[in-house]
Amino acid sequence: METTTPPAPERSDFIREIVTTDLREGTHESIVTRFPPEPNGYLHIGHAKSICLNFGIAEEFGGRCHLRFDDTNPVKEEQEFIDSIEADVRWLGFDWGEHLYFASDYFEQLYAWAVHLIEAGKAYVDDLSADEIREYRGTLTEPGRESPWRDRSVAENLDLFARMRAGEFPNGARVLRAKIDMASPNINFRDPVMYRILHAVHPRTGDAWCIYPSYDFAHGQSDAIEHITHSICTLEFQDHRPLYDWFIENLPVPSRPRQYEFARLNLTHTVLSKRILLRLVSEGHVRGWDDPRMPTLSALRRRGFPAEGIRDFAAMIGVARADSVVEVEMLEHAVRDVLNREAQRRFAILKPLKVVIENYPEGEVEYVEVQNNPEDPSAGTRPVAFSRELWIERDDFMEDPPKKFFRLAPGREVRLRSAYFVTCTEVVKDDAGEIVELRCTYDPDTRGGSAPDGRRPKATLHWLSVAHAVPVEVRLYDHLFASEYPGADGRDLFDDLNPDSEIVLRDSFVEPSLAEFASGETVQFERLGYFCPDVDSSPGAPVFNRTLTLKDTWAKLQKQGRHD
RNA sequence: UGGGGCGUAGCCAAGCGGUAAGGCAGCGGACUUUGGAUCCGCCAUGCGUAGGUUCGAAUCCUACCGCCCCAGCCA
Repeated sequence: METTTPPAPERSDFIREIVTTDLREGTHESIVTRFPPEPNGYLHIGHAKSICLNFGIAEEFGGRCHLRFDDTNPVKEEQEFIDSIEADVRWLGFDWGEHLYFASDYFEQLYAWAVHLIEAGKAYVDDLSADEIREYRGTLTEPGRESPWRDRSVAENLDLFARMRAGEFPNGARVLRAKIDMASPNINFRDPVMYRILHAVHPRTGDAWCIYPSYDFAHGQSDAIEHITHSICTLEFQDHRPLYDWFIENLPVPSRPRQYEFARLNLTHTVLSKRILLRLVSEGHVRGWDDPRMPTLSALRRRGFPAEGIRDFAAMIGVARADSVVEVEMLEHAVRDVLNREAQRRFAILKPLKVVIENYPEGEVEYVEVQNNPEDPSAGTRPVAFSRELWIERDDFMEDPPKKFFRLAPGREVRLRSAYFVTCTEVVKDDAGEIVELRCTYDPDTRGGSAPDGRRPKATLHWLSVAHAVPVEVRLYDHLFASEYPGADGRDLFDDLNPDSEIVLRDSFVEPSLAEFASGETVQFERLGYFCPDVDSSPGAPVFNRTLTLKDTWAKLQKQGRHD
C-alpha cells in the first residue's frame, strides 16, 4: 500500500516547521494535538487562536486533535463552562470526533503515579502551611530551604498520602510535593506541589475525591496518556517545561509528548484576561458573557461575526514567540471580508427623515427589484415597495453641505438606489427650527436608477417606503474599551470603558423582507454596516445588533476635519 | 540584581549566509447604482545598538540596551 504524504501547508510558522520535520524524520508517524481549556469561564478570541492552531495543524497534517478539559480545580470549574466551551469549539468549525477527554478521567492513574514517585523517594507529604511553603521557597535571587518534612520515610509518606485521599485532613493541612531541588534557579523545581486537599464537589467526579492534582502534575501526564505528540501552550508555561519533562521522565508513562510555546493573542481596545472578563460580567459592566461587546466567542457569535472570519483572522496573524498586540482592525477586516462576500443586502433606516415626493401619485405603490448581493448575482433580487412618502437617513441630508458632502441637499439631485433620481425642492422645519421633512420631486424616466440622458448623481441613497417600513430596535456596538491599550500607563482599566460602546436606537426601520432573517444570519444594511437579529427579539419587536460598520470614507473625512 | 524568553515598517509577520515576502492600517489614483467592494501605485538603502567574522550578514560571533514571564496548595 502506498502512503500518501500530506501536501505541505502553504502557511508556515515555527510549530508547523517542527511538525513537518518530525513527520519527515519519522519522529512521529502521525501527530496528535490537543486543545486543553480549563472550564472556569467562556472561551474568547484568544482561545480561538489556540483552537485554530491545534485543530488546524491536526487537519493539515492528517493527524487528530483532542478536546481535553483541564478540570483539576473544582473550586473554579462548572458544567456551564464545559457546555459553552464545547458549543464554541464546534461553532468555530472544529470537530474532535470521539476524542473528548477530561483530566479528571485520569485522577486514578495520576494518583497511582504519585504513589510511584513516593515509592521512588521522589515525592513527600509536607505539613507546612501555604504561608510557610512560600517562605521556604526563597525568592527569585535567593535559594529556598528544605521543608523539615522532606525526609519522611516512604512508608510514612504512603500512609499520609492515603489518608489525605481518605479525607482525614482539612483543606490546606498537607500537600504532596515532588522532591527536586530547593536551590534551583527555576522556581518550578523548588519541590512543586503535586496534590492539595480540596474538599469540594467536582463537576464531573462529584465528591469522589478530596485531593486534586496540580496543573504541573496533571497536564504532561494527561498528554502522555492520550499520546499527544505536540503539546502546544502559551509562553508563560516556558518555565514549566523542565518540570513537564521531569514528570514524564520519572514516570512510566505510555508516550513522550513535547511541549512547545507560542505567544498568546493580545488585541487593541480589548481585554482578554479571564479574571477581568469575569469582573466585567459580575460587576455588571456588560449584560453577560455573551454581551455583544465581549471578546468571548459566544458574544462574537451573537454579534454576528461569522466563524470563518475568525478562522481567517487566526491565519492572518500567524504564530510566533514574540509578545505582540494585534490591532483589532485586522479582526474587523477578516470579518468584513467574509461578510462582504456572503451577506445579503437590505435597506434599513437607522435615523429616519421623511421625504415626500410631490410629483408622485398619492396612494400609489410600485415595487422595484433590488439586488440581494452585488458581489454574488446568484443571490438574486427582491421587490421593494416604493411610494410617495419615504424614509431616508437623516445623515444623508445637509441643508448647508460642506464641499465634500455628496449626498442630498437643497436643490440637489441624488439617486435612490434601484428606484429613481430625486431632487430636493424644499426643507420643512418645525417651530424649533428642526428639520422634520423634505419635499422632493422625482424623475419618472430614471426608474431603476439610471437616466436615459446618462447623467449620474454623485450620491446613491438607501430608502424605505413609510407605509411599508417595519419598526425595529437597533443596537450599535463599538469597542468596549475606548483606549487602544486598556489600563495602560497606570490607568484603571475600568476608567477606559467606552461609554458609547452600545447605543440603542428605537426609531429605526427595516424592509419587511428582513423577517426571513430571524434565523440569525448576518446581513448588510446597505451603506451602513452588517447587522444581525439579536436573541432579545420577540414577535413584533425585532432587535438588530450592528456587527460592524462598513468602512466609511466620509466619516473619516469628518473626523479629520478634511471635508471642506 | 537568579532563571527563562523576545526585539524586522504604525501593527501582525516571512526570512534559516547571496543582497528585506505578505497582510492590516495609512496615503494617492482608477472604477463604481453602497463615500462599500474591486483594481493600480506609494509606504524598511533598513532588520534593538556597537563591534567582529566573511567576497557577501536580518541571518554566524561578542558585548551592550530594551521589553515580557516566573516567588498560587490557579491554569
